[in-house]
Formats: sequence, structure tokens, C-alpha cells
Amino acid sequence: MNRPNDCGISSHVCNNFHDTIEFIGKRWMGVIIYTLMSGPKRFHEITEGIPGISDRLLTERLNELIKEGLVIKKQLEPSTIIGYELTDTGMELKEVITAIRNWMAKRTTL
Amino acid sequence: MNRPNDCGISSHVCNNFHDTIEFIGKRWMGVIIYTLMSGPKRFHEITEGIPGISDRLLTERLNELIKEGLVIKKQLEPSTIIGYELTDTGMELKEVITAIRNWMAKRTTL
DNA sequence: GCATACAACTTACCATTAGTAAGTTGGATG
DNA sequence: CATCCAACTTACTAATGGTAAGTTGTATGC
Repeated sequence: MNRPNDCGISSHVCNNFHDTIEFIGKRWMGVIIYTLMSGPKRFHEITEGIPGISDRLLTERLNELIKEGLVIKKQLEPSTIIGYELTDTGMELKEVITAIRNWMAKRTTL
Repeated sequence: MNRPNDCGISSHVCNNFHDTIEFIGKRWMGVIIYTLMSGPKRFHEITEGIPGISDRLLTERLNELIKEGLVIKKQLEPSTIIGYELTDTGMELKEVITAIRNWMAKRTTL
């Protein structure tokens, strides 16, 4: 039987696995992060790129991402317009996204 | 709002990044899959290994995982007791979990 | 074979979160 | 300085999750 800490690495990291996967797995989180992978975007560019998402939820998710340091609000060159950009930490999720897409590719060929 | 399923492979997970990450990111999905990575488990072994999860939600998530072909219900040797085991497809999510854990390890806060 | 215990659900009800839509604010543009 | 529209905010409804109690089924002991 698995105990919560019985994972072979440090218990701190192990105990955070649940929080981590639930955070990045929250509704719309994945596609928002994925959308920002291709570069900084304005609010309405994100909504237009993600069919079905509402302003309210995008605001909420972006604020959560900012709070967790995965996204920053940034002034876009050369105007005064602001947009949202992945931080280095956020950008490092690329490997997670790649792993998911690899898994998907294997699965659909079955 | 759920977009219509246009691939016909399964009801939730198809070759679409959004559906896939939302499926494996559903509440408790990550830890359930992670728990089963170390081998087949009985129902109560899973609940005991995941503090906070309820019988109702574990039943619901296991049924979703079975429906999507990530988990099978299996008779555990040598008794008549049944348990839950990851399929090959489910087990291949190990790389996704590894990628998340690597990302976590790099981070300073969450 | 009957009683007990516990595992594995199931149901019911309340709380939280998501979806929808309308309203508000504030900066850009004519 | 009026209009537009991006970027929120608020209010309300629908869906999902949390909690707890109830039900069914199988193992074990007498």
C-alpha cells in the first residue's frame, strides 16, 4: 500500500505532487499555458484562441497563474498595450506538455 | 462549456490536447494514477493512500479511467479479491508524471 | 448457517466551482 | 469629447465536488 510519503524522493516534493497536478490540471489551465507557449498574448487574443473559455474564467486562471509565478503581466513593445507572458518557470512546463502530447500520439495509434 | 466530441475515439479523451489535459487533470486523477504506478491496488488501499479522497469520487474516477482504457479491474492472485491496475496506456503516463516532478523540483514555490 | 465485520459501492443532500450574460471601467482612436 | 472596445466585474444558474449515511456482497468465526 502506498503511504502519502512513500515515493522514493524527498517528502516535500512528494507531498506537493497532488497540489501541483491539480493546479496545472485545473479547468482551462492546460490550454492557457499551451497558448502562451507560442509567445506573449493580449487578453482577447487568448480568449479568441481558446473556444469556449469565458472572460470570467480566463481572468481567474490568469490571476492564479500570476500568483504562482508562471505568468507575468507585461507591457508589449512598442505600444503601451499590456499582455500576458510565461515566466521561465511557466515556460519550463513545455516538457510536461510534450510528454502529454507524446502520450496522446501513442494512444491514438492503438 | 464542453465542445462537441469530434473524433469518435472515446467520450472524453481524444487526440485533442485540451480534452486530454483536462481528463488527466481532473480532481484526484493525478494522484490516483500515480498511486497505481506502483502496482495494482484494492479500492481501500487507494483511499488509504490518498488522504482526503472520498469513496464516491474514487468510484467515479476509477470508472472514468476504466472507460478510457487507462485502468482495468483485475482479479488479484492468488485469491478471488479484485483490484485496479493500470493498462499499458495508463502506465505510459509515467513520463508525464516524471516531467511534472522534474518541473516541481526546479520550482521554488507553489 | 448465522452473525459479524469490513470492503466496495450508492444515494442524498449541501457546498463549491464553472458557465452565461450583462454591466462597468478605462484607455485608445476619430 | 464621444465612441469603441479591451479587460475586467458582478450576478445568477448549472454542474461538479464534499460529506455522510445507507446498501450490498464477500470473508471469517462460532
